[in-house]
Amino acid sequence: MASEVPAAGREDAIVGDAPVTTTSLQSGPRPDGPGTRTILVVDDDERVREVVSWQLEAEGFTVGQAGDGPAALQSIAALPPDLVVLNLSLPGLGGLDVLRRLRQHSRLPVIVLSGRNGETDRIVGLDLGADDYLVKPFSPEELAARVRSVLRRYDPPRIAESEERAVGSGDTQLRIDAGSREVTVDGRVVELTAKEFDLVTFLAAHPRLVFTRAQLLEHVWRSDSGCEATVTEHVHRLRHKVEPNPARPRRLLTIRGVGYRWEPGP
Amino acid sequence: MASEVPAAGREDAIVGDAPVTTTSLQSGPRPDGPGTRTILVVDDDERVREVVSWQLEAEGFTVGQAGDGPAALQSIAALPPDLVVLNLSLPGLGGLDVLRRLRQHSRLPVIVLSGRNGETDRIVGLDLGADDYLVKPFSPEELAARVRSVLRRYDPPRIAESEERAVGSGDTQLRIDAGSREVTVDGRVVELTAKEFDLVTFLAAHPRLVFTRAQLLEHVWRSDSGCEATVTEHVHRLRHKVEPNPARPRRLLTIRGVGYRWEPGP
DNA sequence: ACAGCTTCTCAACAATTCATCAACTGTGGG
DNA sequence: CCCACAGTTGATGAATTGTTGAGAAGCTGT
Repeated sequence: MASEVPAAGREDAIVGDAPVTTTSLQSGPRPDGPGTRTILVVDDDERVREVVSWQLEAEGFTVGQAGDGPAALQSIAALPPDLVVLNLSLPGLGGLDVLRRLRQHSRLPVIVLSGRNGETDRIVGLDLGADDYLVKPFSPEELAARVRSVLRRYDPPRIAESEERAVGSGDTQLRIDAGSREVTVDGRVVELTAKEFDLVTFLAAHPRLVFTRAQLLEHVWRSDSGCEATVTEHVHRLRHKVEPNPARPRRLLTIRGVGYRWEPGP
Repeated sequence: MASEVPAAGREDAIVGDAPVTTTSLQSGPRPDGPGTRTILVVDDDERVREVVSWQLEAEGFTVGQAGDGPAALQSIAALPPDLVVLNLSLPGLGGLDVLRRLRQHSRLPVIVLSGRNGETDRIVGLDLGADDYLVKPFSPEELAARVRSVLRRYDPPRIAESEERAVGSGDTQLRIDAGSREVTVDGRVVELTAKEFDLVTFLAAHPRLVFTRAQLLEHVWRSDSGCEATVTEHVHRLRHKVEPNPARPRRLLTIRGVGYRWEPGP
């Protein structure tokens, strides 16, 4: 684990060869109204940044751009946005490093853009802790939808106005606090056992990615021997604690013939 | 962590060992207007490069050339083009290796030129992930058409102007996300069974290549015994989920007397 | 160290979904 | 017009997942 940090010092060396081709977030006092959110788009491809920014701005967001990892970190330090859209495969300081660095002292929402379709395996090993995940090529509308979704999930105001959850109608709010190892559903704390917590944490840290039972045994149980039925069974009990209707899972989905997948909230 | 990132950093090393025998993409600041796209043509035959370049330039593209694999990789690293036209049978570092190397950290669109018509079998084993595929001899116009087609598919801007998809009239956008095993048609998620997903993924990974039912049984079902009617039947149900009009397939085409072929989008 | 508790594991069974294949129908090419 | 091949449909069985319970293993507090 110690081996994850030292890259910090090398940052400048790595970056030196990359010209900063970046528009940073507008500085000065934030002129936005109370409802306006700022998004930072990090991608080395300028066209991608432009298209994405255009779409997000059209939806009323304030958008900043960064062309590489260091620029992104600097931008975030200077004026933290409400959400970051981060391409994983950046040249130089990779997107994964940026994310890891970020996660060391912040819970800033991040949506990850993955270049290759089969990149799953590389992503899996690292507990990256992204809030959502998108494979290129994607449509700007889809990204915008995800942005809205993540922000909605993260928005504290939402809790205040969610009085009418009476009938158990629709949305369920689910929060995972890794620090206190507490999981909250609809404002109520649910008691999870150690394994249950590890499982839900792992899955939620890799939203939308499908894992086989064997993979879950490997990453959550950290054992190569072990009965796959155990995974099934834990999923079962987890659903009873976390899903509004365990018979019709909305978060912890079964992918028949493959395994399970975590679906981030609406 | 040092071991996780290096893919990006090693790029130069990989490229460095190869003598540059190549006209590389023009360097310096890109002088193109916003609409201009750059294509890299990789072929060991200079005449082919010339003819293809001539045609593409006539259509308004900026074209770079590379005569072998290493040169191609270097060129791409130095100034990534918008699309690569890649001959599979390069001397030395083969085209397949180039493609594989490329795919390790990028989703750059690639059109593959295959020398022999019967090369299918060699291609099939490796999931090369090309975006389109052309058999020599081909007409330059045909290649140009394919280039335009692939770029159109990949271009995010396309989405901005496609407001009038209302009536489900013409173009259907189809996306396959291997990570979440989700297939999206026209923005709607369609539920596929495991086999259906495997089948469509395999076919789409080898655009335009015709496969017999036996080949599909071998590669998708991974069995040598098995009734070919099963393939037919799965194609049938797949069409109903994926094709706008299953009676007149636009993607999953029947090649009478042979088998099936996947046609990449318009 | 031990008792009492919780949690994990695994096997057995039930329920569901899906793949398969065969028989039939439709269609296009010669 | 005929024949071969592809499309369509439905019944059946196999495979996968959900569910439950009982025993094993691990903790905690005394």
